Amino acid sequence: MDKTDKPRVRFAPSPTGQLHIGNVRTALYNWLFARKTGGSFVLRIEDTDVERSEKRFETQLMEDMKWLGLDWDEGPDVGGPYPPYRQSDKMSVYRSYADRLIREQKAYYCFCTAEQLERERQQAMAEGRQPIYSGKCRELDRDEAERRRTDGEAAAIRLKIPEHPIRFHDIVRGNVEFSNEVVSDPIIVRSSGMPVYNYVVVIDDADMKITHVIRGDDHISNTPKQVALYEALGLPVPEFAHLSTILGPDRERLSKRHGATSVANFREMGVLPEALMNYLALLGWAPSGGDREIFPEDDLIREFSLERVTPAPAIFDNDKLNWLNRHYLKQSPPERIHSLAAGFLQRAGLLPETADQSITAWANRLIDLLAPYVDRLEQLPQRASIIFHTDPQAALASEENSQVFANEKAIVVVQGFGPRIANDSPLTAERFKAVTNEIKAETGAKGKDLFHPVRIALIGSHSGPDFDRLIPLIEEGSRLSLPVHVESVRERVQEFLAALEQRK
RNA sequence: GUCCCCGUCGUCUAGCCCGGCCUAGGACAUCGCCCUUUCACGGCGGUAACACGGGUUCAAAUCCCGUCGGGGACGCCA
Repeated sequence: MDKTDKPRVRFAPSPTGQLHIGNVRTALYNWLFARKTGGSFVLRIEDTDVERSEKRFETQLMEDMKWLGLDWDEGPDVGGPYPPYRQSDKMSVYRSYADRLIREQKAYYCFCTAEQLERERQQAMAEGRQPIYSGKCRELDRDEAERRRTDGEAAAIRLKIPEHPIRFHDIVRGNVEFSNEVVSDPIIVRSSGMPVYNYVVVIDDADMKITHVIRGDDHISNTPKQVALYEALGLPVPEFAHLSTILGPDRERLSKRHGATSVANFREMGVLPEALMNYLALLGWAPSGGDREIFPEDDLIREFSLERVTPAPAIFDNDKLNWLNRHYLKQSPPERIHSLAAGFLQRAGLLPETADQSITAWANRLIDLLAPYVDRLEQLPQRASIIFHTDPQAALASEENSQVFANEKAIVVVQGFGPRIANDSPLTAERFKAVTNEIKAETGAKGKDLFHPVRIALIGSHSGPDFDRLIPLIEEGSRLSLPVHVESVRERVQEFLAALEQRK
């Protein structure tokens, strides 16, 4: 098959803000479809909204997509056979198509003012009628319209919607039909001369030979207008696939008040791109059989099909994303996690900006120890507080911990450490274990009764990583010069005993 | 309000198009047990759904109609 026969899809965001997770899924499905079919994935920047579009958002957007691994075959930066890939560079094209539609009487000038239209709309709604444009200017005599325009009266251009129902095919939803009674003659060019989204999107998709329009279902009721435009222009109508909306837990459209919604948010939280992609792929699509969850990129490309996209809206589930992220965190090569995680610890002020080899080696062991405990890398500094921060008072203040020390034996256990480790320098994991066993024999405490008090004394919590790895890490950390001093085991025990004393 | 879309465990979903294999499968979450001289990880197991009402049929999650519920669109925004 020739390349020109292959599907061509596009992702067409407007650079008016951060890349939203819903748009990312749209981009992903487009990309998967293109990669699966050997087609082309086009990136087009929709910046006809001059007021809100900003260059920095465009730059960010492309960076976000690269981070996610969504590469495009054609776009404003790499070019392609159907330039330009930025709408603001294309105004004259839109203008000439509009002129042609006027000439062929498929579109007409509309002199109605915004206020007038708003009034009509309100009235229609109040009367329970379909709030569509009355078509008043449609019947205007051409010569008269021309005269009024030359007299300087502002006029928008409207497309004539045909007098029959408009049908189109949607891969996700099947055949969709709209009665022409419910669709207004859409404005395609504003009275300012600036073309409107619903119009340029069709021109662009047609110009770029887009074969499959895959987008959010908020566009579904725009589609009849666009189909009418394709037909007026005599251009082939593409296939559509409208993806359902992503909702928040309250079943409302996912938005900022639900928390993280942009790619940047997730990256900053320490979510891996492959976890995000895997999760989003599963949100609205499932493989046949539906019993597989882990999908590396290649498998996703192999298995993906638009026919299997579900039409129902989906609620974004952070727990499942976390689960996938934990999975990929564990799967990643340690070096990758080390460097990513180090960034989070640096920003939290726990590691120096530039670390020598001994610090880096230590930090890597710290990360290895703690990473299995987190959903997202951003939780690492918090987790690391067991190493960097000691606060015996606070530890004893907690309900759970004070219960442990309500038992006199718990106090005796910790006291047992004082003299035994006083001269040990450095304290090894082996020595620590030996001491613990001595205390076990002496006090008769074992299991939780033995380990809970010791843990609380050392890290402020009765649960945490294995002592065999924890002790050496604390001891070595205490001898490194770090932005935040790591207290040695001895210091911890002493301070804790002091706090216990004080409590009495 | 009108139009459009959607409706299987709490959540994502498989099954639906082509009725019987569905005693409705998987995953996340949750609960329990095991592992662990703590916890987490891991392993094993449990709870949990065809929105409702009518049809059609020997047989309906699957087909038809209605109701209810949710979302979206109705713009000289994208």
